[in-house]
Amino acid sequence: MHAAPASARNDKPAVVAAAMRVLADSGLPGLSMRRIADEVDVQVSALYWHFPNKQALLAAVSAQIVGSASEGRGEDAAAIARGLRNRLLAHQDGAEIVSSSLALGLLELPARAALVRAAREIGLADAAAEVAADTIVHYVIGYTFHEQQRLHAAVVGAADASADLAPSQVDEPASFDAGLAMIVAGVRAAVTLEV
Amino acid sequence: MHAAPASARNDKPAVVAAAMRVLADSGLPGLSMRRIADEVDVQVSALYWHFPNKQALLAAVSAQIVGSASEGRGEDAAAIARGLRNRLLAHQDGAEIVSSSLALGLLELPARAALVRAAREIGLADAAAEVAADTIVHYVIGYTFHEQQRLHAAVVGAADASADLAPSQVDEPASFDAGLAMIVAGVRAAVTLEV
DNA sequence: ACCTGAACACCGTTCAAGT
DNA sequence: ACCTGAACACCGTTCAAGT
Repeated sequence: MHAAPASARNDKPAVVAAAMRVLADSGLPGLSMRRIADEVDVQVSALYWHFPNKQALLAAVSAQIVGSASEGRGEDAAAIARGLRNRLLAHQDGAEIVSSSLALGLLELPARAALVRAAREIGLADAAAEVAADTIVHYVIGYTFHEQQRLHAAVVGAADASADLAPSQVDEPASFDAGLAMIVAGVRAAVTLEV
Repeated sequence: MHAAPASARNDKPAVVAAAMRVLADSGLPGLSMRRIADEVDVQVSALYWHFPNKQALLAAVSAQIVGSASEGRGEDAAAIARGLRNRLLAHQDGAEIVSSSLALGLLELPARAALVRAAREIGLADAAAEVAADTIVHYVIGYTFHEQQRLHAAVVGAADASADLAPSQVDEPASFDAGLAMIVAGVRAAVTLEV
């Protein structure tokens, strides 16, 4: 009801947007309160008017990364898992940031709710559907976290050896899908055992 | 061949042991180079004679946490997974420390090799056995990481609400085993598909 | 071979005070 | 409602120098 005075300079979304920009070109190690404050053109202490602490700010960044729900009506579990993975991969250190916000209970994952629905549609009972969703979420985040940290290590290590960063690795997306397929097969097996 | 002079005061194992002690009573947030140096009764800079940087020291701590191989001959995948989980749970923030060392390629996981062997014994081909092992490892570490960070958050949050930290949660070990069972079922399904 | 002392370039958070 | 300025109590890492 109160009109915002013109003197109001920034709000939470503006701070989060600045944080996203810092993340994009410096990654999580560069995502300090001081760098974010610089990006907003404000003193560090001003950030604490908008957020109680850094973890709360990171939770808002995480929410931006994982996006809102409502997309992909009626997708199957594998498609939902790949969607989550792609969102995490779209941001530097995305898996690590989301993992920490999630563990601290500061973030709700739309993909988890979608996975629970998908598992129920396949025929799992409520409790089993939640276990299935959590299992898949842990796999996706764990796998992508690992992958992104290795990417980061490769960038750092690139200064050392002048070569050796060639595509000699086992191809990532293929083994992600293979592991995911195993879990999904296990989830389907849980249906037959239950019914 | 050279006898060590009596003036040698500390070696790598002594530093790692000190780090384990700091970890035990302060957790990962308290595990700073200065705290470790204090525990060894040495200046911080002395640690850099033994280890090139903090991550290398943490990798040595990780190796201690996950232990050496040779235990559990002929265990099945689920038993190996539970063994890894128990080792991680035995140390504060064990999953996070190990996860990071692993992702940086600074740690070899005996449990992974054991899982590969177990998967091959069940009848999986080499490539599939490695995918199965990685999938299980990601699940165990992701699940335990999440669980341990929630434990930590509960301790911190205990100062806020005077109650509410009661055993009202869904029981952890049961849902860990349930998720693990789903993955193992999926691994077994991969055998039938392959053969 | 192992360590000291001192510095460099950072951190997150708090708090009185301003507008 | 939103921000400044200054401080507090920390970080990891480097490096010349000692024994």
